[in-house]
Amino acid sequence: MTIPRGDSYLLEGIEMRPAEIEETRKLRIFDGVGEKHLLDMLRPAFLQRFPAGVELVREGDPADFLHVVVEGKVEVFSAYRDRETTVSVLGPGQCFIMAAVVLDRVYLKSARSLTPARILLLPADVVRRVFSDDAAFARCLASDLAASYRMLVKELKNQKLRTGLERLANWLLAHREEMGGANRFELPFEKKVLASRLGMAPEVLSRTFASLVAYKVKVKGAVIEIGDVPALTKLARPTATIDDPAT
Amino acid sequence: MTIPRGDSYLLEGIEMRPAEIEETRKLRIFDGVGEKHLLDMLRPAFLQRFPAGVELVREGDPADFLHVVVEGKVEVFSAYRDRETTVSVLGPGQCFIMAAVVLDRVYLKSARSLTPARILLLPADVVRRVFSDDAAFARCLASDLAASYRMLVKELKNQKLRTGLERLANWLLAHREEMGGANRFELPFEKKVLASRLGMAPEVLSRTFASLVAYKVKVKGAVIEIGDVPALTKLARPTATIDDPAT
DNA sequence: TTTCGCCCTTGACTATTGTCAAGGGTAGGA
DNA sequence: TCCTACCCTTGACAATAGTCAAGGGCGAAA
Repeated sequence: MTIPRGDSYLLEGIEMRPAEIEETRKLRIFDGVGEKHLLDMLRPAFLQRFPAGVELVREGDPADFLHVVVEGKVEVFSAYRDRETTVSVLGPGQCFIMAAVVLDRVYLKSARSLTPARILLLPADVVRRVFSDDAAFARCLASDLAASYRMLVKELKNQKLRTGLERLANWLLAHREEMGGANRFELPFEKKVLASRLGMAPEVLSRTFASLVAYKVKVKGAVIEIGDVPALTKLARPTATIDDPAT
Repeated sequence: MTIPRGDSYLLEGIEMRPAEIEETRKLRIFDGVGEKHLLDMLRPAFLQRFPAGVELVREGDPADFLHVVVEGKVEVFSAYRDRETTVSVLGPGQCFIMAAVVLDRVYLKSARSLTPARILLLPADVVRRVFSDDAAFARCLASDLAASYRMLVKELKNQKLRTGLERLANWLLAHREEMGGANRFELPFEKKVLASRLGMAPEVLSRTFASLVAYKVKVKGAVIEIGDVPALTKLARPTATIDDPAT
């Protein structure tokens, strides 16, 4: 299967219908933004559908659009030499490449749809204009950027201070929490992607999972069962300033 | 020598004199901020001197002050278990823990003075108030946060996509550029700190430097001489989306 | 239903990085 | 001036992570 570039889809993009505008206006980043400015941004926006596996954004390209995931999953990644690493996996309500849009710079990361997805595309120049004109929006962006910054600091610490085993153990605990505390859950994406997110080769992830059986972690396909949370926690040693999303 | 906590110095802090206010008002983060609001922030601020080796901020503490380095060098670092890693080393004009101040959260990183230093301390509540009241300041913070975010993305990519040798080679080239392109320069801080910044043990840095003699990099104490820039560049393979500070 | 491709796993090996220990050099304090 | 800490280096070894190759299994498409 050939992977189509996002561009071809963009060209077919259509403007949003009133119902769609209603649906998207309550996204977190628009909190407190004036009616007029909100419409200024949404009117020229596209709500675009993409199949799975499409490259939405390419590292090094100028930032044309602020992207907001409305539906589906998006992998944000970066390549260097023959290597590639995934920086994050985003779901509905999350937006990406805000920093590049605000500063009118080039994208630092690429993005592809992991599943069929609906993405809201806000033209960058309009976003920047509203950023200049609407103080509430500027504050929204600042808060959002601050939160993203903190997430990234945590991720950097996760990478520099932990081994692969520790990263996996902590990821499992964090994801369990996200899933409402169930001790049995399905992986939200392929193991290959998880490996890249955790900063290891897929083969290494396999082996690391294997070494977690000693801590009663069972893996059957995409289904994980955590048999002994205290034991896994003792291994993982989660810490608020890395693992607590609320901190 | 006993390392004093920052707090004891804070208590001795004095308010700024008019001349000092003049000196600090032209810092980048205050660009375009209204006269009144600027004074609102500077009046209750402290311009504080610290000796080398003082812990200025401790990871996990609530964010009391926005810190701006006026003079000296500050190491921003984080600890986990018995490990420690330095996230960045800041110089005059740079400020730290902005995100924590804006969001009224806990510090994610610690900071210590690497040299005797003068730090401008802006009470967090005042900063947040001006952030709410002054649109220009909000935009300044947003831009600054966006720039910091992008730096951090680059750093994460640097860590996840490169080996220690590549990180050192690229760091040397970047620092050479920063020094105006001289092929002979002094390290701006101890090798121990550089190792931690690059994400490796000090012993490993020593060995990595040793393996760079093959590329005509000579090390004598803190003095580095890069004998063959093209050769080192070929090894390092710098890329705009990781290494170019302007990108 | 069958086929094909890709994901995942495992073995064997290599490369990279960290740890422990020892010793030389150097700067600041007594 | 000497002494003492600490930084840096090096050797030897251990742990961690990546690569290459092979094969099983599962799911999407014909």
